[in-house]
Amino acid sequence: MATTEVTATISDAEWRVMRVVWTLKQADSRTIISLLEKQHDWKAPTIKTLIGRLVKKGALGTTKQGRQYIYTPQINEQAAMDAALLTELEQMCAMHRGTALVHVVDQLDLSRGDVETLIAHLEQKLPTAPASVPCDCLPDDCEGSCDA
Amino acid sequence: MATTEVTATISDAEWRVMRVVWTLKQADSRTIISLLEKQHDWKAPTIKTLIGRLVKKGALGTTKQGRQYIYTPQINEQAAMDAALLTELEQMCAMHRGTALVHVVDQLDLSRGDVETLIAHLEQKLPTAPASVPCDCLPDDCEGSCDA
DNA sequence: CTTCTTTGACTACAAATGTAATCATAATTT
DNA sequence: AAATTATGATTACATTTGTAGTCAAAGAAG
Repeated sequence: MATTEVTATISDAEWRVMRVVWTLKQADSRTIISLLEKQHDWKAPTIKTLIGRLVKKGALGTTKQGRQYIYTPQINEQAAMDAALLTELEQMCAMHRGTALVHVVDQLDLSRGDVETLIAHLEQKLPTAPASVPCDCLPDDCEGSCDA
Repeated sequence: MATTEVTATISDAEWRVMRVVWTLKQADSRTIISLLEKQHDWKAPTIKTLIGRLVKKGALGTTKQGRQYIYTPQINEQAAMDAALLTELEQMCAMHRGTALVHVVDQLDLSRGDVETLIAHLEQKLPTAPASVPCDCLPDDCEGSCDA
């Protein structure tokens, strides 16, 4: 078994919950609820529901401490992010992914270190990068493909 | 009014439909259905439903041609991709977005041109890139933040 | 003209999701 | 001990999504 099974499907709202638990490393419901009530217009029961679903999905683990639970992430944040992003991109036309990345890189705040790492990785890819990546939106090669 | 309103929320299954219409520029239901039946285990009625939902959402436009419809994309593919990707990333911890992009860049097939463009844009960002991007998972500055 | 087929319209239905109320029990406070 | 509060468990409910069946009208085929 991998230590970090990134199998669970985490919805948008659930993702908000995971973010605070990931950041805190572990937390009881009181903490999670009070933090999230500040960020959203969510009622406590809503957050409880989300926590419950995450536990059922295996994204959060519980340790009973007296009458309460301490929740801990069962999946790695970075791994979950990587997987979600890759899944999202793979669902889009391969031919346009590069441009999408360019737009995203333009709009996001990235640290100097991240920018440098990205450049390094890209430069390493350059030599073997194909001249073009074809559209993969149609079955096999149904003549028609995305325009260039 | 912007020509390309990327407001509609397109689900995963619907995205598959959009991809073929985007690629073909326009298509009648027969064409869409036969192409998608090859790529998925979808029955014709399923695809009809998806097309109908996309029309209702405003993602596809219709032109009546005799008894049939010709469907055309009402939103731009690249713009939709950019927006979806940005939305996905913005829902994640700002501190880890850079790393996620690195992983994605490593795993994706990118054309030489895309790689070059990415490098160019990144190099342009380098001078003004901040030393670090802080975690934004907790309200304001609730002392705790993601580890470095 | 009658029958088969194509195509769009309408209906169906379970699972996931967003959002929350209620309830019971354990803990705290008076 | 009684009243209050906190916490997890259970239930609720509309919407979205995935997946598909049914039906009627319009054409095509015989």
